[in-house]
Amino acid sequence: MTTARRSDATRAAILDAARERFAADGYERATIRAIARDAGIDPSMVMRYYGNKEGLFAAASTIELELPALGSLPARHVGATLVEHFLDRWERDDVLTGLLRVGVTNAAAAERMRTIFAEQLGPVALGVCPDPADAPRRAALVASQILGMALARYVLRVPPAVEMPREDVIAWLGPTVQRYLTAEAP
Amino acid sequence: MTTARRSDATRAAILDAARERFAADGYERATIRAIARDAGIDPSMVMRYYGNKEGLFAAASTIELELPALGSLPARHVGATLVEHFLDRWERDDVLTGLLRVGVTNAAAAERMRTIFAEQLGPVALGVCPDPADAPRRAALVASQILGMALARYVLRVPPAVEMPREDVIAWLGPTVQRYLTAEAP
DNA sequence: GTCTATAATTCGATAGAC
DNA sequence: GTCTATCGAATTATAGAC
Repeated sequence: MTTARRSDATRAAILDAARERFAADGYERATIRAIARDAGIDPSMVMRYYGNKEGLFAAASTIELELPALGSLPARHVGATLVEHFLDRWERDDVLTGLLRVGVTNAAAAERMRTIFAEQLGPVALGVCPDPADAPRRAALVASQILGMALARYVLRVPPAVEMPREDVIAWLGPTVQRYLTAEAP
Repeated sequence: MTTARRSDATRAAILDAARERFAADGYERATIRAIARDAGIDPSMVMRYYGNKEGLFAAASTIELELPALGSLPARHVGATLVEHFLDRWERDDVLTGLLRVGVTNAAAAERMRTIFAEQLGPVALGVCPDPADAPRRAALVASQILGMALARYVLRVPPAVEMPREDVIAWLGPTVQRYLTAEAP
C-alpha cells in the first residue's frame, strides 16, 4: 500500500463516474467532459491524473472476479455456484458491464476481457474438467454462456432475460456451465 | 418490387461498405467519410441516399434470419440444427456482427436486435417448447447462448472460441439449445 | 492542486454549382 | 446525379495563470 494522497477522494470520484459512464455509453460516447461533470471537477483534472482517455479506462476497469474455489465443493454444484457468483459480481458494480460495452469496439478492452477470463476462469476449469489440456476450451464455453446472458440481461435488455428471476437464471444456466466444465468431450 | 434506378449500383456499394465498417468498428468509429471512401464515392452521396447516419445504419442492417422450420424435424435434432443455422447465417455476411457491435452502444440497434430475436426466434420456440406461455423465455435463453458464442468467436475473438472447429461448436452448444427449447421448466 | 483558455482535429450535415 | 466547399459542433489534449 502506498501513502494516501490528498487527492485520493477526487481520484475515487473520477473513477466512480468513469465506471458509470463507460458502462452506460461505451468508450466513444463516454466523454471526459461528462465524466468530469459527474464527478464535480474540472475535465483537466482527469487528464492530469490519468494522462489520457485510455489511461482512465484502464484505471476504471481493473477487476478481480474473485471466483470461488470449486475444488472442495460437491461436484454437482460447480455449475450453479459459478453462475450465482457471476450474477453477484455483475450486479455489484458497473465494471463488468463497462468492460463488455467497451470491449466490443475497443481493442485494448477486448484484450483485457480475454485476459481476465483466461487467467481467472481458466484455473477454475483446470481444477474440475476431465482433461487438463482441454481447460482453456472449457473456460471459453463457460464464458460464452455467461457473457451471452450478461449481454441479454444487462446490455441489450432483452425483456425475458431482464425479468427472469435470479434463481431461474441459475437453474437454467447452472446445468449448462456444469456440462461445459465436467462432461466428457463430445 | 420497384423500378430499377440508375443509382442502384452505387447504393449497393455504399451498403456493402457500410456493413463492413459497422461490423468492424461499431457505430461511432464507422464514419460516413470512411464508408464513402471504401465505396469509392463522395460522402455527400451517402447523405443524399440515406438522409443521415442512422438511416444508413438502418438500411445496412436489415436482416432475415431465415430460421428453418423445426416442426418436421426429429425432435432430438432441433438444438444442433439451430446452432448450425446460426453459424451459417453469422458467417455469410457482416450484418449480424454489425448489429451486435452497434447494438451494444446504440439504442436503436439494440431495439432492432430485440425485435429480430423476438419475432424470428420466438415462433421457433413456440413450435417446440412444452408450454406456449414460456416461449419468449425459451427464446431468450437460446439467444443468450447463441449471442454469447458469437460475441466470443466473432467480436471479442477469444482464442479457444475462434479456433474451435464448427462441428465442435455444434456438438457443445446443440444440447444446450435443445434443453432450453424442450426441457421441462426447472 | 485547480481552473481558464484554446489549440488541433474530426465529424455529421448543408448549400449550391455543374 | 455527382461533387466542391464549408458550416457548426463536439472532442481530446495542451499551455499556463493563479
